Amino acid sequence: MNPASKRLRDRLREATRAAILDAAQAEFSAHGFSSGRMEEIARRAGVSVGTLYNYYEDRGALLEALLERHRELLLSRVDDALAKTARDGFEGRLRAFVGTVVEHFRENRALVAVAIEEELAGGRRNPKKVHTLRELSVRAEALIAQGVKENALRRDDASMFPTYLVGILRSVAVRVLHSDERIESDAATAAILRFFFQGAGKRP
Amino acid sequence: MNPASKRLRDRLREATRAAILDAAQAEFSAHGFSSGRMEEIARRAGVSVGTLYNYYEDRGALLEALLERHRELLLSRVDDALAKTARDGFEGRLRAFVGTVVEHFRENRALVAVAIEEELAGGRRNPKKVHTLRELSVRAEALIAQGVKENALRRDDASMFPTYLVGILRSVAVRVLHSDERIESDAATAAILRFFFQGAGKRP
Amino acid sequence: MNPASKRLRDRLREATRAAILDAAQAEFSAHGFSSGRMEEIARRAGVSVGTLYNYYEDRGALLEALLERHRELLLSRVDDALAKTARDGFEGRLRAFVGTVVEHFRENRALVAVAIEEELAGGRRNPKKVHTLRELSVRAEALIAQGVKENALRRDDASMFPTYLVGILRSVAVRVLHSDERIESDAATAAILRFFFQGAGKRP
Amino acid sequence: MNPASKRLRDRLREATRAAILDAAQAEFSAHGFSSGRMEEIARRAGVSVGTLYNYYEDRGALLEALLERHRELLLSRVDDALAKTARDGFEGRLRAFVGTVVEHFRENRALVAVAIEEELAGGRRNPKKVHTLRELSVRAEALIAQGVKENALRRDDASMFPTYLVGILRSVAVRVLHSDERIESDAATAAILRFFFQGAGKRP
DNA sequence: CATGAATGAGATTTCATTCAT
DNA sequence: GATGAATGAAATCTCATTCAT
Repeated sequence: MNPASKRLRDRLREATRAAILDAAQAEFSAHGFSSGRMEEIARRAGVSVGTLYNYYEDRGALLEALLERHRELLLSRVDDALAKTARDGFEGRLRAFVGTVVEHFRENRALVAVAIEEELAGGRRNPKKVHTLRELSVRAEALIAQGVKENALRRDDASMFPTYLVGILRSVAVRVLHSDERIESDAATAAILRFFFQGAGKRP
Repeated sequence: MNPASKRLRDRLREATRAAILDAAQAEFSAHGFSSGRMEEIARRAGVSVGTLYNYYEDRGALLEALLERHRELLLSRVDDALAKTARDGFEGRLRAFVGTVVEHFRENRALVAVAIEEELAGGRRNPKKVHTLRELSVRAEALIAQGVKENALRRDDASMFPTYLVGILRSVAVRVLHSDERIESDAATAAILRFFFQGAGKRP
Repeated sequence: MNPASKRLRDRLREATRAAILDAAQAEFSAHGFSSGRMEEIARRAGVSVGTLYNYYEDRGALLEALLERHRELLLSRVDDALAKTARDGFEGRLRAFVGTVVEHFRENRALVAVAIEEELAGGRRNPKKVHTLRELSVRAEALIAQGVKENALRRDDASMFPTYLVGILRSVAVRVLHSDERIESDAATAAILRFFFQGAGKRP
Repeated sequence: MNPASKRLRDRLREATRAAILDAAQAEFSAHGFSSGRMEEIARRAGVSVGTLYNYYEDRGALLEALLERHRELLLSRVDDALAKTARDGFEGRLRAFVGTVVEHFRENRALVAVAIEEELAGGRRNPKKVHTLRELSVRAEALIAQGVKENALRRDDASMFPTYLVGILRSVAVRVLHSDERIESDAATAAILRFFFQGAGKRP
């Protein structure tokens, strides 16, 4: 085959693959992972069921790919934000981190729910699997280590701070998920930062 | 029928009902909600599948009942703890609240995961449904209102504190769920309280 | 449950199981193993597809059971014939053996074809599996060992005689399978015996 | 188009056709006829699936061609052997016949199994089809007719001798197929001939 | 002609639910 | 009320075949 038509075919393949992932995202977001149907995904993607299986081994692999795409999107945004603020002090970087995550959750409400659902179920099947939240925790840990080093954070309890932080982020996401509240990202971010640094207590 | 045998029969019914819920809890904890099977629940309960349907309308109703039992157990513990400390100051009551929740999560790891999974899915189907976490948030809200009134908490952002608090609790629970760490309830509770009041920042 | 209705239920179960095997036999005989369809088997048995799976793990297990029933039928007939002639000389016992096998093949033409087909495929998958023809060979070997001991058979080449004998039997069966000839069992048996003892050559 | 490039193209076509048949032989030998897959055949042949369909109408035609090639190979060998011994006596010709068949079976174990499998299935679909074993029987019949004419064979039962002979040959082949025994062609041939002429019985 | 992505009919299998005993 | 065999709708997955490039 000549190189031109090979490249064309490759582009078409990538387009189809993306269409399938988009369709899977729509279907699983609408019905959850356990209820999303392959036939419906095919219909949404404008392909036949067989085609789904040309691109993904089986239903599980499709979900896997979907979550991975989502995970990579989130993490690349987070990593970008961290890279851009690489020279900043801890507070600025934390603000960038929290802001990015909150914004991402706001934009991807439904898929976040699927990810959480599947990561719970996946945890039962295969506890070793990469979890988005776990990856997020890794970033949070590094960040918090910087905060400790800068003397911006308490040293005691520091090992739990990433867990607290991710919990707060997730909780905010879920609150948004189940309510009709439209979250305002910047305000939400600022409030989270205040809470993280000062807690809920009054200054003495 | 005489009242005595009526009472006996009622007791038997209740025993069966409880056995079924226990079996459902074991099955769903082991396989997750979407994969738990009715036949297996019957086997675990020592009854036939038909009997499940004599006690519960369908699979959904059984799960509903299971989650409700779980929710009521948690909430009654929490409410007990709050009632016992009704006359105490905010900090003491918050300590009782957090301690109770942490201890409950520690004891019911697997079921908590199922509850979260189903509440996510349920949220898609019927957004009005009572959620354990939401009910917990209601308690947290009342408690925090007390804290605000006592001037123990900042007034600004106070509407988000329940969300943050519940997020932290859940995150600690999940961390325990997926790691092999054995959590030590009292220490965990103390650290959470420190974080809640003072945040992660250094005192100036 | 009371014992009477338990026994009744057991009888019904056995009847259903037999009906399913009969239906599978009909379907696989008509279309061969690889083309026989589960739905059609269910239809022939007068049950639903689901019921097939209540009795047999999967398609393969159903075929397995069918072949086993067939194998046991043949072997029990053969063993009966051998037992009844236990005190007879070699020739009489061989006559009984050959006669029984020829008669069985005549009666079960189509199923024999399925058995042969599956035993070939099964040999690829799992070379350890019991084969009807192999079991038959075991009987033939024992019989021929008796013949050798009685000085009725040549000692040299004796290790191949069972193979030759079973080959002849099978070949006769297949000839019958593919032709419209109606075989006459007794004559066929007598001819096989003559050939087995004297070969095709003229007496000098 | 000039004749030279036409011939070249024809040679290429034939090479591709042979590569496809070789690939089909490998695939069907490995997985049996009913499980061999077109895509895998294409991969083994180093062509695309589409190309398979340029050379053969469909899957059935490809198998047909494969079996025919195999049949022709066997029969041409047999016919060669018979032609070379055209002037010899019956025993020599029979020896040539048996020796050729045994050697061929030894060399083509897996394919012989496929042929048997398909001929059984084919027999169900289209009882008129040419069968390798039947063709072999035809040669055996002619040969045996010569033997009868030469007074080397008994006249009674002679109509069954071809069936017996082919059965013996096949049985020896299958024995080799399923065991790890390496057969020694000449010894095997000699033993078969002894059995065919004299049977298993002791000379009086 | 060759290619290989797309097709979709068709098969297997699962399992919540029903209902005769 | 309890039982558990039967049901059958629904879902997943396979793979021979087609056809635009």
